[in-house]
Amino acid sequence: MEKKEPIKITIYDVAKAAGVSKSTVSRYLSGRFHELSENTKRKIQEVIEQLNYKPNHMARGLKGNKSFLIGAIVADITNPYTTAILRGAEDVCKENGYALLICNTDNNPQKEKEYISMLQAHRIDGLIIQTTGGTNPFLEELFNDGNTPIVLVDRKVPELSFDLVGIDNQQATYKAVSYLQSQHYERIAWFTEPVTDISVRKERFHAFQEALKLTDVHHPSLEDIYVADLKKDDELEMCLENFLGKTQSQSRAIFCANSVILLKVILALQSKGMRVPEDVALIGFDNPEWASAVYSGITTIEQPTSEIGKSCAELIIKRINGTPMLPQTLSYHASLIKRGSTPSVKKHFHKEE
Amino acid sequence: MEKKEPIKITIYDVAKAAGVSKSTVSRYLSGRFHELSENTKRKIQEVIEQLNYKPNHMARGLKGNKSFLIGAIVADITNPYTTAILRGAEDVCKENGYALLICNTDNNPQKEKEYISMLQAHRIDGLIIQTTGGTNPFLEELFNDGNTPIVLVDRKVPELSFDLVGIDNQQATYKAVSYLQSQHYERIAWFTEPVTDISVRKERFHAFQEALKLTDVHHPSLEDIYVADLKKDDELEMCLENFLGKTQSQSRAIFCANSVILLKVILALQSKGMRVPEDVALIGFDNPEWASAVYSGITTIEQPTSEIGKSCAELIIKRINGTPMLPQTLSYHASLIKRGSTPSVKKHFHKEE
DNA sequence: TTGTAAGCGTTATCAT
DNA sequence: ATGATAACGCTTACAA
Repeated sequence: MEKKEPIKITIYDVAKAAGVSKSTVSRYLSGRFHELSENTKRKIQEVIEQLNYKPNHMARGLKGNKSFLIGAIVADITNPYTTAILRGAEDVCKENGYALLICNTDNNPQKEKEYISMLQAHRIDGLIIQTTGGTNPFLEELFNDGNTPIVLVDRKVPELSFDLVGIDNQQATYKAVSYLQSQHYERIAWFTEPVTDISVRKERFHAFQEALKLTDVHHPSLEDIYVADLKKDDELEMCLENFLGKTQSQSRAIFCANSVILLKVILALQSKGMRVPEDVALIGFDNPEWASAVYSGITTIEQPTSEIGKSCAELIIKRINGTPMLPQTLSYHASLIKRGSTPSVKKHFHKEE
Repeated sequence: MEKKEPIKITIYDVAKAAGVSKSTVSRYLSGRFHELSENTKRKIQEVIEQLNYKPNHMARGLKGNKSFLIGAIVADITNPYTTAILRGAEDVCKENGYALLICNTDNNPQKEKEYISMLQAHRIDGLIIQTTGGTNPFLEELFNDGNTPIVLVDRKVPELSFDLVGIDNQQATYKAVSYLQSQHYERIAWFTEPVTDISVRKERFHAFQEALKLTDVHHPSLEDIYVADLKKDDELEMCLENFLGKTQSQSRAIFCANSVILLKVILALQSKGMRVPEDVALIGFDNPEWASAVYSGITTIEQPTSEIGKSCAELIIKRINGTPMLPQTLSYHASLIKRGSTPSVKKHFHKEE
């Protein structure tokens, strides 16, 4: 079995068939129709159609120093929050003739670094990245030497003055805490994955503590902080036991720092036979599609994911086009979606009586 | 503000700095170390490191007729089933030096066609596609003229002899139906999105009917077929009312053809105040992460998504490398994950007494 | 072991 | 309005 050679139609073939020169065809391809006679224009059009010619992006890119490729490096392509953003970005990219190279880092800086390098080799025209925070020098180099525009999504890198698109995590966290307090929850546990260098986790964590202090500088829940590495089997369970053991059931809530840990908490609660909201209330960041289907709905903080994705792509494309703009941060407001998992404690008592 | 020109380090810069010729550097880059003296090898290595040189994939590709790009066209990047597959594929691609161009069609053949064209322009080395079934001529052309290997995921195209990776939908459907029957469900409704040309939907739908006929050629549930376009607001609700209206609650189940419609059904049931499994049992295709969190768990048919994704990438890469293989279909077996949404009807009665 | 030169498919600069 | 030609960064005969 021999390896068949692909049929390669080049601009030269088109030129030949249309009885013109490469340059003329190139003019057509670049849409400079005013430099063409109506006749040749039509002829070229026909030939392209008939030969099914597709311009070669690699050749074009080599010459013009442009790949029509935009990189998207994300932590977890499996996370619905991430895909919602990608979906928004993808739409905008497509409209503008760019294709999206999607890279999954698993929150591993090493992988992130490798991908940055790979994307550099592909000469991407721009990069959208949800960074681990552990590859700053490489991003800087890509940005400075390669002059490749970079937009950070979701996660900041304070040291770098790149564009950023995300939400106001402090505002969102405050809103949720103050809502819980208005529902009369006295103990609010903070459940998070290891904070590390990930800015979102830091911001939310910090905001949570600040929000509590606003009420009481010695708020008991300042002790109700639980960090669980979800890769380790029983860490989360231990945290849960700890919190549930030391609080009483009437006015306690668990606040999950993202939807991944939220789901794990739900599963762990179920395996313990704990009811929501009867035994413990629940609130979480992100608003996965299933949040309304579990229990009588789970109260969540919703981010405008599609808008975030679109804005990333729009920003990157503007930068690619050389639009002069100062580095900017685009911070959307998140909204609180109130559902059954966080009833008013008083009402709740009432209902049970 | 001027547009700064990127610093572009080429193979020539490396050659100059190392005091050798481009060809020598190229030899180094291609890993043909036996053609190099230890000394120049070391020197080149140093210079590359120091200049932070990254080979240009576009130039390489233009010359070698290879882009190191693999296209992935999927129906909905927002569907957890899809992302799980992509995740698997992505890993394998990365290991082999390929980057993944991800394209979302929204099940729209027009978009699919546009993406095929775009990927063609990028001269992708291979394509993984979950097709709408509405772009066959374009796929054929890509395959034949462009000699680009194509692997179909999930959805078949009977007319085309491409590789396919997916599951045995008939076997999976049979398994589920026979399980429901062993649990003594008498009426089983089939809920699906519009079937159109999408092979998976056709196969499952067909298999469902066949499975019923195996028990009784006039099985009453042959009438319990509901097709709902989820984009239209109340279609699903109507279907549900229809089915719930004409059956009694003790031994009826709803079988959802995928996880998207499954979630919609759950939400609709909740808005009607219907309990699962008390008022109606529930089973669905795919096994989204939340399936175990809703109700006392939802019985689902799980596909080995990660394996499917990996296999796609492995197949494509083998083909790219010219490994001679006949067109092949890789059919995985799906497994039934039994959960609380489909209790045995008899046991269930017992429990309620 | 290394260098020279042609060519991959485009676009852009000159001519004409 | 159109054509010839160089150049983009790399690989690969072919020479040396």
